[in-house]
Amino acid sequence: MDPVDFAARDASGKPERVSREGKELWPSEAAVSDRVGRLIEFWGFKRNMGRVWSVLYLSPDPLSAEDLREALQLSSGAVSMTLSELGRWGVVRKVWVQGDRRDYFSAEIQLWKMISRVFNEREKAEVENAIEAFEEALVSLEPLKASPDPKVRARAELQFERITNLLELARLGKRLLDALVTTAKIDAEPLVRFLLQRPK
Amino acid sequence: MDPVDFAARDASGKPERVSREGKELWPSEAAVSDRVGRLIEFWGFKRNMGRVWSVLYLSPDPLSAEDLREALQLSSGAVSMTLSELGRWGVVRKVWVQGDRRDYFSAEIQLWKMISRVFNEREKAEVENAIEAFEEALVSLEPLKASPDPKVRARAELQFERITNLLELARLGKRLLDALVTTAKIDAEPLVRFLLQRPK
DNA sequence: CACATATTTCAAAAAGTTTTGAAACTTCCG
DNA sequence: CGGAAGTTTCAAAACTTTTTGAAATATGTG
Repeated sequence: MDPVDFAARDASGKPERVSREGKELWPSEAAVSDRVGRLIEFWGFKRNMGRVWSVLYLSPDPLSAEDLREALQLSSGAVSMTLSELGRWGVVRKVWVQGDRRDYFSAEIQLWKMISRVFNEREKAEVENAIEAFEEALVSLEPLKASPDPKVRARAELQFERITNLLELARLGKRLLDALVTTAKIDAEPLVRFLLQRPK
Repeated sequence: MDPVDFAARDASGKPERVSREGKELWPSEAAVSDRVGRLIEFWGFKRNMGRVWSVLYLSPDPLSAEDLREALQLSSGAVSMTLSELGRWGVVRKVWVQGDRRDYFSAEIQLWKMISRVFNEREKAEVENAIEAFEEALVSLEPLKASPDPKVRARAELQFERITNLLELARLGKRLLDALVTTAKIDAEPLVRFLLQRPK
């Protein structure tokens, strides 16, 4: 496989800055990171993003890229890319650890904040694009509703109506995301819980 | 107003014209089906599922597999597979057309019903798996919380707490999906609209 | 029944995505 | 400055998913 060598270098004896001592994941960590990886993959991210985040989330201390490489058996390149992607999503932060020159990483632990950020950036953009496209389609349909050909007219009218439905659905989705994000800035969980009780 | 040929947009720039009169997509159809395809792909389905569904949704009459093949420039195999997949998701139905022996297809036009069905079958399963995995991880952690080694104990406690947070989030998600599905059976749109007004 | 046409299936090809590993780069330290 | 350790980059390889096209199958009709 791959020649891993690290044993010798930790002679430094910095008292409290640790490389993890148990390099292997506990079963609970393995299970959770695997499951989060799948959930998140399903949701459109890379599995490794979920796994790396989970390991960090369950770790008491920040971890180095090397720690993660070992824990998850990834290449250094994969770790680096995954971390920087997670960083771009704002779900993992670099932590400066005194007395050690390598970078350490820790996970955002405010779950709700994290989720709302992702919704806001990723989902919202997609929904907004759709809204725009639907609006344009409606505009392009407008002249056809006055066509001399009654078949064309009928078709244009039907399409206009249906695209309008899609547009409304998309707007509803956008509002939902907006609401989520806005309220997440406060403290969403109780609120959502409250909302879910109402349906009656 | 000119019909748009999907294939013409793809790289080659060679618009291989085929279709008979009336089979081409209008620009509004092309744009909408493209956008729905992307939205849905983003959401984990195949792009063609979104495109086929959209074309059906915007068509006044049911279409045959052949019609779709032409409109979207797909192979017959692709159309067949896409349609049967859409059928399995219950978003497209076969329609019997008198005096024609080929099958015709039409799209589910109750958007909300459609969406809630998909949520129910696909998302819920995934969330439920996650809940199960988290619960199991908590159980496996239990004995470690009584470990003689204080480091192990501390670590186990931290993990226990964090996995509990994940579990609660997952349960919240599940409840949200449940609520969506339940209320969608009635008439969800107004309800959701109502819910979204509250947060203030 | 034989025919023509419609539909499904499926192995192989194409397209797309993720991971790797080695080289280039950066930073810190003596 | 020179070197050691850590990090990033990126082209190529491995892997995954999607699409194709042709053969197999099914179905209604004369």
